[in-house]
Amino acid sequence: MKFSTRAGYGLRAMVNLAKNHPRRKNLQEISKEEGMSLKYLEQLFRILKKNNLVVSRKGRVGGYVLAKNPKFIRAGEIIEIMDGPIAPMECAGGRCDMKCSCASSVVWIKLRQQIKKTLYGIKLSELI
Amino acid sequence: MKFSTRAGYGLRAMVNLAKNHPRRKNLQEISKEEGMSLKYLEQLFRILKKNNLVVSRKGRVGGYVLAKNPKFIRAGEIIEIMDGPIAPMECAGGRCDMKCSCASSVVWIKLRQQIKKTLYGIKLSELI
DNA sequence: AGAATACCTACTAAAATAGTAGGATTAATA
DNA sequence: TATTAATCCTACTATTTTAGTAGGTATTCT
Ligand code: FES
Ligand code: FES
Repeated sequence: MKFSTRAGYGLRAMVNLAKNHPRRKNLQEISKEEGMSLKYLEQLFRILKKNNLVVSRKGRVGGYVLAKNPKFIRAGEIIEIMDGPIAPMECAGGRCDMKCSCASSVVWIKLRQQIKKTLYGIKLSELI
Repeated sequence: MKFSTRAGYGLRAMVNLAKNHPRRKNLQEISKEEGMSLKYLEQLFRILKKNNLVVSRKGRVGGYVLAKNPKFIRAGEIIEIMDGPIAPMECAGGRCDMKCSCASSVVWIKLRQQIKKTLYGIKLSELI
């Protein structure tokens, strides 16, 4: 079981931005501070922006700011956006291909609830 | 975030065996009941056996039995064996390649604890 | 005009996953 | 002893996912 590194990078970048909130910051700085490829960061931030977690400004003094106060952003939001919906197994999503007796599906459903609870229980503001 | 189907299959197979406990059952039966490929099941059970979750008997009336009472087998055991150690991110395993400020690592560490707690909190006997 | 920034599309190399194929070994039974 | 039904073992392969690169466009400040 693993979350993608994309989720890890996304979370780190958001924490970085949160520390700077509500000032604007550009990707070169973040890239240097976090040791991540600039080009890759650009991709990640396009996703974050599309999902309204950040607001951007183009041009000479451009950069990104969090779209909301870090108090109102949950780790779970970021992670689900970067990694896709939390669903440890098909079962947990509702529809399951495997036609089984499926006593086992309760495991995945319960697990999913717990993961969501944990991840949405953490505010970005707690990570600064 | 996803667990491998291998973990799903493994869990289902173990639940199936648990229902039959403590009688022996062969893979053809399980294969038919669960709609899983026999050849694939053989592979999975080699792993389960290697990790002492099941005991086998070869030959004419061969098959598998759980190595212990379903009361003493945890969902977490099965899943970690089939899927590898639970570690949603490198951070959570202790060593992390990403050299970061790493406020974010607490997310992964907390999450890992919760997942383990949940999965080891479920006994195979509860899934029958 | 120039420079620095975000924005966009497409591609690729590497790793993980899921599963198949073919046979060897073991043990009960006829 | 021959047959048969089961576990056991090694190796391969096709597919998908992941992680990341490359090259170029659009915007805005100075
Ligand atoms: S419903 Fe998903 S394994 Fe049965
Ligand atoms: S320690 Fe893992 S991302 Fe920082």
